[in-house]
Amino acid sequence: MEGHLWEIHYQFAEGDGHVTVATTRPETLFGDTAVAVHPEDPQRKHLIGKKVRLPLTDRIIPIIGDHHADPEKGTGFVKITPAHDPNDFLVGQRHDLEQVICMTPGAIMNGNAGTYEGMTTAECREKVLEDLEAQGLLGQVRKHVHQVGHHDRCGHVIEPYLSRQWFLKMDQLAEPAIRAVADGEITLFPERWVGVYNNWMNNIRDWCISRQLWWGHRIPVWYCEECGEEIASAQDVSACTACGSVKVHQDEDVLDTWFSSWMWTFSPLGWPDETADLKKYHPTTVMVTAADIIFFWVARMVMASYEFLDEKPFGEVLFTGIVRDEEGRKMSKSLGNSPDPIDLIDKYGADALRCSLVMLTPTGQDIFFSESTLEVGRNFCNKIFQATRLVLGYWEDSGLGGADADSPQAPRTLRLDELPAVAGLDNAPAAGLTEMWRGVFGGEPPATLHDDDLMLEDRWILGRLLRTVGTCGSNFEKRRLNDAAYEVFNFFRHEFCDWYLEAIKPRLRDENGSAAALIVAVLNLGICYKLLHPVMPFISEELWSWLPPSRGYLMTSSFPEFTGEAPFGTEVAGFEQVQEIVNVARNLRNELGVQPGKRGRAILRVHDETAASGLRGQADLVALLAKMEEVDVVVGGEDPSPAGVGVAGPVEVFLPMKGLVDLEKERARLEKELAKIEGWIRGCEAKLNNEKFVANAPEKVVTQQKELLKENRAKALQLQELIAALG
RNA sequence: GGGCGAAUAGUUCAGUUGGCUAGAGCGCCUGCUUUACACGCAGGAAGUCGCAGGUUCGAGUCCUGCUUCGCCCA
Repeated sequence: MEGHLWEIHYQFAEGDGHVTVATTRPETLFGDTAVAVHPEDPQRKHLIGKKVRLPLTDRIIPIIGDHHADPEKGTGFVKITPAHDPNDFLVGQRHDLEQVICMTPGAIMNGNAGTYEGMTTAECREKVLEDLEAQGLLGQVRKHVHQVGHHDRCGHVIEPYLSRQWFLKMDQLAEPAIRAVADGEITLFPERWVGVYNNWMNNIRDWCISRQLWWGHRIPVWYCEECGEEIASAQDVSACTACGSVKVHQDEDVLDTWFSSWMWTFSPLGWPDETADLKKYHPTTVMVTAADIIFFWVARMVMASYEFLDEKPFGEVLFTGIVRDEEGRKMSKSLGNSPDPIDLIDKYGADALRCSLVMLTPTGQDIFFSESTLEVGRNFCNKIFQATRLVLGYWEDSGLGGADADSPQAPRTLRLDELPAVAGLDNAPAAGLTEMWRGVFGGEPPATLHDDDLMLEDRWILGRLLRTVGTCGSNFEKRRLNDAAYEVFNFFRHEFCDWYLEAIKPRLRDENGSAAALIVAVLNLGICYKLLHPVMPFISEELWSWLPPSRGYLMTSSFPEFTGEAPFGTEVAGFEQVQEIVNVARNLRNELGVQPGKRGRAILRVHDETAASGLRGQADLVALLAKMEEVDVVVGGEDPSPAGVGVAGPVEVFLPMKGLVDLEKERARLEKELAKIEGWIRGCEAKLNNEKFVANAPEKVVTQQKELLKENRAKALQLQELIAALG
């Protein structure tokens, strides 16, 4: 706020001269009980111990030395008003100063202001300045921006005012709370808050519980107007316990709101009665909150619970980030910068709001919120819906039917790694898949499956699915909720939709041959809904009910768990090679400017018959995903020319292009790639030639480097040959 | 004044035990109405990891100092 800084001269009590103080509130001088200078201020410290005359009064006050006075600020002298300034109050305590209150609770000057009694602070200020001026005691006046408190809404200045306050003694309360966290009874996530918590607990101050508000529980203290007795009582007091007088009145203040909130974990459960709810639900497992109330609430709940129930209130505290506005400000009613969640839900959807926020909030870190970030979640929700629609459309065509009401319910736990047939997926895929189906849906798959029915892509997606169940779960364990959500997000979008669903489309269109693909797809959907349920409860529940084999509610069904090695390592590697080839082919098409409508032909060249026969089995898949008319696999031989060419591991990919290939452009492209590979080779060689690296680095890292070097050398050789072949 | 956090692509942020030439979303550029999805798909460009030292075979990551910003406590 803008105000003025007035200089006022305080004359020495004895002899000539004066000191000059600067103040923003001259009317408070009637409460002054000292003038302070910094104890090491070379120019002024010799004055400590002298006395000055308080202007407009007949009072004499001392000059004291205190660090609160800043030699650089104002005049170097500061008036001390213990009853009307919090800092001055502390100075007063240090120097045992008198506390003179010079106004009423209604901010009207009182008897201590002498002839100014009865004026408002504003009237008083005007008159005081006038009178000081007349007496020649007023110095310079400057404009000044200050931080005097004022009311948010009406702008009224809030004057500090010394009054009786009640405090709660805290040191014994802190002891069990400190011990609980030190012993691991209660854990805090992220862990760094432990330091903050301990720092506060170890330096705990008594808790001021008096609040000057209009409503709330009144402080349970009565004062006797006859003898001055203070009576604390849970029951209303009508007569003084000391002198029997009926002239008693209750403290006007109310209890701090947190004084009831600290009992939150048990008071709603019926405490102090020993209710069944209290027995069942206390202590609870996780307290989720933001760290800005770690002291106000979390620490005090721990104290209250140990004090009143002699047990912890919860086993774990999970601190979330705080959602701030785009400029990083906390959302607040007075700023009006918080969006209405209902509006956001209308616009984007409840699940979109929830899962966007979970995905975008790094563990325990604040986020700057802008509405557009919700698009991530909205788009993902749509993606899930669309994928489901696709699969269920074909399911209907296939006539596989729905759940059989008489078949067994799915078990309430789904520890996938403990199912023996899942562990044996590599050797008996159909049996393992059937067992997974029972675990997820109960009942039997709607078609009898044989191992041969499961194609490369089926085994790949099941391997990736189980890996995702594992990484999602371990991130939940580590309370990395955003990573847990992202695991499923990435799997669903970039593996299940982008690759698996594309790969099985031809099978889905074949009504008689679609069963295995549909069963794998629906199993994937079911497990993904379960994994996503914590972050998108509504859509997952709804779509779950759409799955023909599902029964009951998702929210009461099992949450899948999987630890350990994901199955189908060989098939996963096999499919990844397909992906690499497809990527190279797509890349070539794009860079060579092949018209999208033109399907064309690709030639995959390998160096031995074993590799070729494996690859021939995947030629159709490559053709499908790379949008090629036909894909041929050859062993060795001349380079097809003219052709665009790329390298995918041990496989060379040629796209013959009658007259369409610009040889120079093609050469430039290959050379650019070769340069990149050679960079990698140099990096590996530098490391491996470094004796200290080989000696000190872990075995695993060294081997990794060797393999990388080998791979890249082979790739470089291929590229060099291809460049040479261009002529 | 004390404590904590942040600084990485245009932007918002990941990067967990120090180990590939640092990744993602949004934005940007190119191409595509491909029988689930343009709220989509395929491809691409884009970074002196705040600055300066140190430890190490190796540092975005560990240590020290500095700068800037934010939060909490007083």
